[in-house]
Amino acid sequence: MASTFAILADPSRREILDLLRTGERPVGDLVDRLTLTQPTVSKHLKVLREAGLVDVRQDAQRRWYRLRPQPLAEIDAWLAPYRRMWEHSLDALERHLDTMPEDSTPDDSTPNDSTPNGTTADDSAEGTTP
Amino acid sequence: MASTFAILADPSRREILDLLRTGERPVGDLVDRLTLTQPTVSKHLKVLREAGLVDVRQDAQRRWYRLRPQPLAEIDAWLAPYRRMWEHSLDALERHLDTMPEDSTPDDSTPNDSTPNGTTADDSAEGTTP
DNA sequence: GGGCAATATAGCCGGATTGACATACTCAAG
DNA sequence: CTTGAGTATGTCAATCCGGCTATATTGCCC
Repeated sequence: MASTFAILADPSRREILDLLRTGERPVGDLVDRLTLTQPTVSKHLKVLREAGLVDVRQDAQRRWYRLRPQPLAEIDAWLAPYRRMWEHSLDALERHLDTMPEDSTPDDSTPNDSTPNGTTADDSAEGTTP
Repeated sequence: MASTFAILADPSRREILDLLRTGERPVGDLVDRLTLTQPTVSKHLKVLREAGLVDVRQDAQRRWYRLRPQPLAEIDAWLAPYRRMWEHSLDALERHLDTMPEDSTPDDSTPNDSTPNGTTADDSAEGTTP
């Protein structure tokens, strides 16, 4: 799983996966739609293959690549514990972005032990301080 | 979203997020548990901050960092179209692989439920614009 | 077998990134 | 105003990565 994030970090690779979502394709087809050269695409495919994100089927000279979603499932699993956080209060978050009220998540479980005190009251937001 | 994958690609950063999952923490606390130096942690926090993955609250000299799940939600959204692929039929997909004897799951009860495709391959794939 | 089509591999380069160290900044307490 | 805690920033070395060009490999077809 660790490396899957690194692999998805590249836009070209995500694009390849997106293309393969509709079904398997030969390399040349991918090259046609991506603005990359064939060797570059092959290199990406190698990376994806070694990560288990795609699978190849050989048909004469042509090699049909197909998506293998399993590693993505692991990413999904990694996300699981976090998912609660936005499922829990999505609207509250949006409201927060829009108007910046003053307070947010009601759950303050300070990990340490010393509840700092008043809880939150974040309003600092995006103050880019140069 | 694009950059969120790149940010999650770093194990230290994922570790930081994991630590923040239980609640906000000051920098020193993170430094204590990560085997990194304080400047390095601060640097990672800066990256996370600029990506909107964490948020800071200042309390005297101490800065409490807190998780902001929204970018993770976007990752989740990106995953959505793929999710069907494994949720729908993981075993069937593996069986569908050409001749992979590895599956060996003797009792596939999904008789003919939903052959994932058969079609796949829109071979019209050639790039010539329609 | 020769030639062509399709893909993979090798090698190179520029740029980005991570880590540590040293240093600057900020705030509260005397 | 000085000090010390807490954190941020700057710099440097090492490493990794994505893209390209050139070349090797494989397999059909004549």
